[in-house]
Amino acid sequence: MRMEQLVALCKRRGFLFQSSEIYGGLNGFWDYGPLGVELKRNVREAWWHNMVTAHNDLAAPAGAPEPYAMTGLDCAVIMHPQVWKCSGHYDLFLDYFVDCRESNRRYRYDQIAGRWVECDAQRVFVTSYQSGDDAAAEIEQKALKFFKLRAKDKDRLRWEPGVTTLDKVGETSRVVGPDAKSLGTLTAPREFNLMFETYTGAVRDESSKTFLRPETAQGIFVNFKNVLDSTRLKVPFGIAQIGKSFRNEITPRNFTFRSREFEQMEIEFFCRPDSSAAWYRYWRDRRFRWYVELGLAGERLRLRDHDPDELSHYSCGTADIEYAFPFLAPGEFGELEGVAHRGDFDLRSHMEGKLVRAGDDFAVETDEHGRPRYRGSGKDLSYYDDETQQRFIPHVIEPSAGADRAALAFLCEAYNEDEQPDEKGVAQKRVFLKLHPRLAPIKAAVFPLVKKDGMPEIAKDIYAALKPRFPAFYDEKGAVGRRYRRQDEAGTPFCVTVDSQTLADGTVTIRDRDTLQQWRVPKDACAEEIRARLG
RNA sequence: GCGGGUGUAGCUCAACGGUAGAGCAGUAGCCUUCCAAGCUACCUACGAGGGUUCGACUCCCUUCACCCGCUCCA
Repeated sequence: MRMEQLVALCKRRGFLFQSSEIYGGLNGFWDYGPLGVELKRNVREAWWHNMVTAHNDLAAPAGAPEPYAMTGLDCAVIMHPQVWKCSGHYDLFLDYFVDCRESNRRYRYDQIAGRWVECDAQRVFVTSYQSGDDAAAEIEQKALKFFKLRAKDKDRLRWEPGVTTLDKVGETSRVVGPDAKSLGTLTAPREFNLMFETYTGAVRDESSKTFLRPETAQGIFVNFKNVLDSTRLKVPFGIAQIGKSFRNEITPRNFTFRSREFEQMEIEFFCRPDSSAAWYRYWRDRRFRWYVELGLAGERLRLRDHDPDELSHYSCGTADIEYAFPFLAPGEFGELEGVAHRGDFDLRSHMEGKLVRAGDDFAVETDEHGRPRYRGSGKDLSYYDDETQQRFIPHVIEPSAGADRAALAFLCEAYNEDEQPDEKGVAQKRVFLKLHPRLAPIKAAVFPLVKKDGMPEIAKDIYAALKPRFPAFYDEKGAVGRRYRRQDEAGTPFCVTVDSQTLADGTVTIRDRDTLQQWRVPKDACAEEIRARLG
């Protein structure tokens, strides 16, 4: 399947529209249309139902170390700015970049290594985008090349001591870029802040600056104590939240995959430190199965454990659930969900202040006066276990899923083409969305075979009986084959048709979207018949 | 943000410095007894803003969006 076909179908049938399309669109933002809003609601509801509503707090599900409780939360998008300073987003989401006019490459400003060198009365800063010894070696090579010297003439280079980074140099006119041959090809550094800023209250100054959340997780951490104090929950338990997050991505791309406004479905699961590894494995496998059960069953879905050097600064174990989206190169996968073992990093950060790694542990980051760089709340977020009479800071397992990415993956997987004979027996191409019935926007369509003989009246009664129970659609226009095909394209799993036999014995046909098979049921039983097949 | 490409109807594609056309889709009606049938009629477009010109969809500039590559990606 080519991605353009799916994008065209999504627009044609009302799954997804570009945001503000009549004004030319806005990069990185998307709107869900009449069918899309139902699909996405179904994704959210399947997640919330499976993770929270239907969870039995008293029994351990298969693979879980012990019984655990699940509850929910719905936090504000805008939170106290200190939340983002302590979480690390304020510093880490703020990057400086320089571009090279010669190589057309972009570099992190603080990651360009370089060294001053002088030759023939010309002093330049030669750089490399490598790090450590690789950088030193490359800088030496590049300096020789820049001054057009042979290796044996390297004594003519007068090096100043120490490799440093470009951000310590300040200006770029005497800098040789990492992939450039000439001088001064780098632009001035430009700031990229991945957090959207806004101002709270009528006065716009530094003190009123706030941020749209770049993830929903922090709202859960800062409410950890509130939930504990208001619910009598005991560790282990999880708090779920679904909500919008915002990241001012440099390059939104690939349909809705990387959007600037997106919806997350996150669980923060709090457990005893000594059992956190077992819980991490449980959630990794449990979340993977969720996608499989909703239809991402093939080779395009995979579970991938991160390499140790790939882990985030807080994490001691992360696995991605990934899907081979059609817009990616063959063999490449895009992240649907990350399941991370976050240790006690988050709760400690909001107690003590922003943490940085110190050996195997973390310590509060300090400023030049030795005080915390960003002060925490000072509130005690530890947990007292009545049974063991121990106090500890719970460890956190975080399964963090993208609702829009999941919806997109389900659409990609559902897109199918086959050939079915038309009324003359000639094979015709058919496009259909093989969505899991739980995800399908419309569960059933009701048709009179023809628009006469009292069939529309019976069909309308059936429609009226279905509609209060699940999304249904009525259509009496044109040939029935065309009506079937339209529903196939919308992913409707079942079509109910009133025909002449209905007039005689009160039965109707039910047609299956994937197999095209039909069977008869009494017309009063078709709501229950369909309900039973919705899963 | 850089380089390359593309913007005409809901979709796929034409044409032309001087009245924008087709197929499919859609709507209405007729017909139709199970898989995009037929007939009739109808609806709908030059991404946006400037400039050149008597006249611009066409030429030029700017901008926006999409695609590919780079870059980035908790």
